[in-house]
Amino acid sequence: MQATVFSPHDHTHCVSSAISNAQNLCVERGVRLTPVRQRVLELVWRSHQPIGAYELLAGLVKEGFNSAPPTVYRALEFLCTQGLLHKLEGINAYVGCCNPDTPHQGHFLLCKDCHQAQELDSQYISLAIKLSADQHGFEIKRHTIEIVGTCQACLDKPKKAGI
Amino acid sequence: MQATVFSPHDHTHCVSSAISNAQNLCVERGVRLTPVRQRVLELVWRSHQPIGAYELLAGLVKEGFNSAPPTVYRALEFLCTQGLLHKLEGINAYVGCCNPDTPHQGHFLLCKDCHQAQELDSQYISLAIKLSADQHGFEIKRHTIEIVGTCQACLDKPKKAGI
DNA sequence: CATAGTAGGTTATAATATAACAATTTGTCA
DNA sequence: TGACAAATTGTTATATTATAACCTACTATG
Repeated sequence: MQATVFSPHDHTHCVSSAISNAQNLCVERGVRLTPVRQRVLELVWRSHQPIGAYELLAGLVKEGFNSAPPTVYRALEFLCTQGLLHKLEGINAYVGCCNPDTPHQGHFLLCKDCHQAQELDSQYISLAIKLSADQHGFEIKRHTIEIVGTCQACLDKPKKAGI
Repeated sequence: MQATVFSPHDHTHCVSSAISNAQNLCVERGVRLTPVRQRVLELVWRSHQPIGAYELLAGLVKEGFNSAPPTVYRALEFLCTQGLLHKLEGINAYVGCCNPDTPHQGHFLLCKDCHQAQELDSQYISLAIKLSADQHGFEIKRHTIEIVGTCQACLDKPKKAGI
């Protein structure tokens, strides 16, 4: 079995490498990773779970940014467009993308116990979707896959009484 | 290519057969398809597109139901639980399920031009998802697949100038 | 340094969803 | 039948998520 967000790991490293990766990527692409945008990206990565817009807003304000909802939503839109984040439609929350260099659609396992999101990279899923769409003469623009359930780590945990 | 919601069809028939199917199903299961619930189901089916909660609410009120948001959300929850409707998370809207007898997850093609939703029934997609989850030792509870793009019919339409 | 384009600030409000409790209806069984 | 429990709906209020519209400030470039 492969390593996942569900297993223990040094998350500080995840954050800093995601940020420096994003910085390089934005320079390459000639787009601006402004302070607000970078801060939002950091807050998303720093969170151990998918995080919502208003929680991000609270984080910005706490750090002295003079922000309101549009600020956050604009930053999120930029970051999603650049492929640095994915939005989880089912829960209105955002997660960092593990591989923003290659534009792709997000496929996620969402654990309903620990609330972590594991991004998948499955050729089979993409292929199966492509085949189904082709059968209907349908031209795909983008797609969303969100799989809710229980991760290995939470399955292994002994159940607590009364929960 | 198979027949789809994207092709012309007698939608009145879809509605009435969906309702009578739902009635039978609820009797079999010993649950109550109350007037509000049936009306919501009809309104969803009657719509040629996925339809949102507040639009349904307007429909109910227009027909003399003395309803507020909770009424609609409760009816929608019941209908989704019974597998009579699917919710499209990406657009906060609901569509009738074509095959409520067999409980299953919704897989959809969503046309961004005509806004119609075609439910898919692909073994390959389900299998690919199952495989990916197994690789991570993940136990699936439910999943959402929403494929946005352009349907055959809209691809065939001549493009209008200025649009 | 003028200026066009981009990003962010600000205020207001739209759109989506739920909490909490009361009233009513339905099913059940003594 | 009538009384009670359970399920459903009504009602009011409010929480949560998202965007419109307009203004200000910054940035890059000639």
